[in-house]
Amino acid sequence: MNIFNTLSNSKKRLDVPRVRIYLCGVTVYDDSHIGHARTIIVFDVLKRYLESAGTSVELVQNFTDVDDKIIKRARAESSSAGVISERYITSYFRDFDELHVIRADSYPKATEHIDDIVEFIKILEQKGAAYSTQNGVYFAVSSFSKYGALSKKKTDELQSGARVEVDDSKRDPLDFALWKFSGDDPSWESPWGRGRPGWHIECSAMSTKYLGENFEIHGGGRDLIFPHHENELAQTESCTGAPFAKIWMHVGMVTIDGEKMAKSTGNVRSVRHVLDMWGPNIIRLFCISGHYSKPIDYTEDLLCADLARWRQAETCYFELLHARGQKDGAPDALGEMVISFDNAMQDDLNTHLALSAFFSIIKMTNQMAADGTLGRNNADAIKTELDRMMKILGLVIPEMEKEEMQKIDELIIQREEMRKERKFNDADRIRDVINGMGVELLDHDGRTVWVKREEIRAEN
RNA sequence: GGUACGGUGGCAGAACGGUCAUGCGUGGGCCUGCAAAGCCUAUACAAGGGGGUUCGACUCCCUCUCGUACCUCCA
Repeated sequence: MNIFNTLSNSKKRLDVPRVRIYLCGVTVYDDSHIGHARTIIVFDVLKRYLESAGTSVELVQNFTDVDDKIIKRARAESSSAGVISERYITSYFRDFDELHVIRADSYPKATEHIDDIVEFIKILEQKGAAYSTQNGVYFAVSSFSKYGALSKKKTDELQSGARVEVDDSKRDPLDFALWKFSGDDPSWESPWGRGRPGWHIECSAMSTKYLGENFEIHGGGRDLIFPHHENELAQTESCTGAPFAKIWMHVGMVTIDGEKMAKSTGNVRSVRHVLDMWGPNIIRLFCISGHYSKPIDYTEDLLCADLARWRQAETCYFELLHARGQKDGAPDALGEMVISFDNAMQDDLNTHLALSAFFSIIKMTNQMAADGTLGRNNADAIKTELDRMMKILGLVIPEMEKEEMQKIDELIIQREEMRKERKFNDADRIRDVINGMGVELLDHDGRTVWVKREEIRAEN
């Protein structure tokens, strides 16, 4: 498949049997929000798609568990950094398991790789790319000629635009910390003095440790391009002397009602909140409804549109389960739609177009169900394809208990008898009971199909 | 100020040098005992402004303009 590479500013072909991906995960100092969810869901879909196409994928996603914000929070709560990060790692997994995100192959933490980080800095020092001051150890940006290639920035412009107070002890304002001296919790001994790692170094040390020097995809949110990924790229290539990731893949930002998510203004939607409101399927649909590289706006209207589409998918799924039509033979159009789904995914993970194909299959199916041409063979052929797509997209129709399904079938038979006897009040009462179970009845010509509706709180 | 990305119908959002997807919404209809769901059908002056290239541009080029993001907190 092709994936857009931020570094080369062009799509790059990715045709290898094994794809190694390093995804910059979250800093665990607070609950995850919808922006994190989008990035992680996009990579989850990428992984699922590659694997469905027979590619083996190794996904490594870090937790940043040493950071000023964690320390600040720990102080505010008279707690420790370890307690804070453990708490939010736990809530991360709770949130993202519920979002149907398949677990990565490993989730390395900065605090568990201090030795690797120290080794990494040692090499940089030996190569003359790092130096110490009274505050810490710094990477010398001037030692890396390609600095700025990823973010398309020129070093002289960066300096003039710097908006942070300059640390005079650094040789160059652009230089960034590899190791910060500090005796506070958390801190570790190092050849240069007690302290903790800088932000970028953990990803360099851990990605190369787990995936090698030159792995296929390095990803994260667009906001990480500068400085995080630029700095990672500089220090890693300086250390290894080899090219770093082959493709840099960046996911666009999520805005809320047209504005940047900012904790300071309370303009944030946590994963917990959106899951409670909309459930996993609609959130996933929302996250992949536009192209991953572009920004997407979280608004109630858009989520409602995704809800409407999800309802159609549910209807289709149960129509397929109950298919009894007379005519049969797999519809020709199905093959074309499957091809356009795969073509869309192949072309830079164009989930928007892939969803178009997915929903055109659903529309076609509901059409056949409506005019009675959805036979068993048709249904099976369609269901096979739809199941495959849903698996790739991570959409899941909730499972039902056998007893519940039997109960529904019994009630429908009872209702049918009442209807035949034209006892509509009784029939409607049974329908109310069924509705109360979260099940909707679709009365077709002479037969009734039922649909289990996922309960969506936002709908009420 | 610099850099990047973008401005397509009421909203969202693709592709493409010539026929302007698709979804949501809205109007009408079908089905139904009623409803729901679903289907059918209609709807939309659609391309920020101005130049240019071309037989022909939403699609390529230039320019202006507006928006968003980033410029060491950030997914």
